Amino acid sequence: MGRPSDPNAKIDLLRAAEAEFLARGLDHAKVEDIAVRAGRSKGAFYLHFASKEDAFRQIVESMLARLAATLDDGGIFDPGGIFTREDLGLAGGPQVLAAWLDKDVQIFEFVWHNRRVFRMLLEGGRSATFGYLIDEFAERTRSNTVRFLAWGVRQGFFRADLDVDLASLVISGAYDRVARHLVRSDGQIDLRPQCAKVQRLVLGAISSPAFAALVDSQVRNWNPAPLPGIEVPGPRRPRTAGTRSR
Amino acid sequence: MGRPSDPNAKIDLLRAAEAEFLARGLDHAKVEDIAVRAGRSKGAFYLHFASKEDAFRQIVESMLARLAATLDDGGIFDPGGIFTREDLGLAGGPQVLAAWLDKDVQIFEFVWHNRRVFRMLLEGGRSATFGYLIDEFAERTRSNTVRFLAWGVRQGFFRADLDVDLASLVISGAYDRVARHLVRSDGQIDLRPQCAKVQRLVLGAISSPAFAALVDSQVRNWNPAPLPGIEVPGPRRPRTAGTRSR
DNA sequence: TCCATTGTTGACCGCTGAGTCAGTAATGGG
DNA sequence: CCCATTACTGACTCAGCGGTCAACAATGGA
Repeated sequence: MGRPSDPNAKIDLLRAAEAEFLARGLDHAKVEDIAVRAGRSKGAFYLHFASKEDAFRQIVESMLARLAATLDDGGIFDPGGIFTREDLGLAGGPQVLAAWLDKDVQIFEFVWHNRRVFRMLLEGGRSATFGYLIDEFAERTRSNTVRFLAWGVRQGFFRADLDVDLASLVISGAYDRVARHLVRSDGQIDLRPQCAKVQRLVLGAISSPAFAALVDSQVRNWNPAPLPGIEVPGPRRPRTAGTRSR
Repeated sequence: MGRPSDPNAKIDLLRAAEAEFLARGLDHAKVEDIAVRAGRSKGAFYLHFASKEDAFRQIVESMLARLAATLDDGGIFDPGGIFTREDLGLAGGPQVLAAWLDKDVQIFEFVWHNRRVFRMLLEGGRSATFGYLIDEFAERTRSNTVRFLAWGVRQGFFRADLDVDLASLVISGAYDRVARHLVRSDGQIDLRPQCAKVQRLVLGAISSPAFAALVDSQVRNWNPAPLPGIEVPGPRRPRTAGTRSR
């Protein structure tokens, strides 16, 4: 059978490549350095990857595949999911908010677990060759937001005079920045309360007066078991140690 | 006196460099190509710039210098400016909103006029060497937002329970994304109504109930000469052709 | 017109680093 | 133990490109 290959070789090389890409950027990272960091030789690198760019692509694509799997799991955006139903009255709001919050938490948890790759992509992947990946992802997020907002306006959840295009920029930009911050933070963060706060900010920006009143009254009536997804404002509740800069 | 230098040489080279950096990115742009595009020789390039990176730095720094001048002009953030006064009651709100909107319009107009350089920086400057410039600018914007939010909370304009750190991420991220979109759009846009819409979204997210009520009543009372900075909602007003994707 | 001075050119140099490949090491089967 | 087979090594090649400089061009003053 011949000499068996070291089963760790490729993993070691991928890890090392990730670290070098993060530190130097795709263009300035040297294959030699990646190999040394992985404790292998340059030749070993080329046994597993056709080129430096190929290694980068493999890292990012495997992460994106897992992200897609995470997003499809649950499938609330799918036909039959809650965000495609057109028959919800305002009363359906609480369920919508809960589903929205769950999805946010799910995505941010994924981002947190893959923060090394995300940082590499965002900071080390500043290459003209692959920068389009980030833009493409941003654009996809935004078009999802457009769909969601238009749907929410039809349902009466959001202001009828909402400029959906502009609001989608504002909201997706907001989430984007929060995610970028999350990716850089080190300590463990309780994501759900943070997501709920973001949701509350966004809701304040876009919700229709009727929906805002409903949410407000529901929160008050349902104490002390508040509707999931709506944080109870008030000084008694201890502030969660949030995502703070430095 | 000897041969006089071509006065257009440096400008031509800067323009060409800008275009090449945008098209290929700093790392992949070739000095040769820049020179050819400018109708000059490679040697001429090195008469004006110490290196490729030096040219990039000169383009960005001259733009940043003009931006700083624009921001300082007016100086509402300076001591004595409206955003440093601690004695404004809620009644001072309209002035604050007007000043805020003016500043936004001013900045977005600058971004629009310098959109070529901004695009170059955002899209072509994806280099590990200069990427920090973007992050630094984002961080500065955010810390300004933190100061502004904390001040507004003290003044009673914004919700007392606002998580200033998180909200600053959300808001600066929102503005960032709007600016990035603006930079890519081609046609002329009437910036003030767009800025007013963004302001209204942000206000909805963060303003205190008392302030929101005040703003709302003022808008209603002051018709048909609305308070600058507050757009009158209503179906009669024609929708401005917004910033639309593709 | 001639020359000193300064501007401009582009062939050339040298370095860096991606990618190769002849040689060596490790393994399992016979 | 030997050999076929596959894994792995790292010195080497070489293309590409940043940066240089000897030669040449343009100009104004004497």
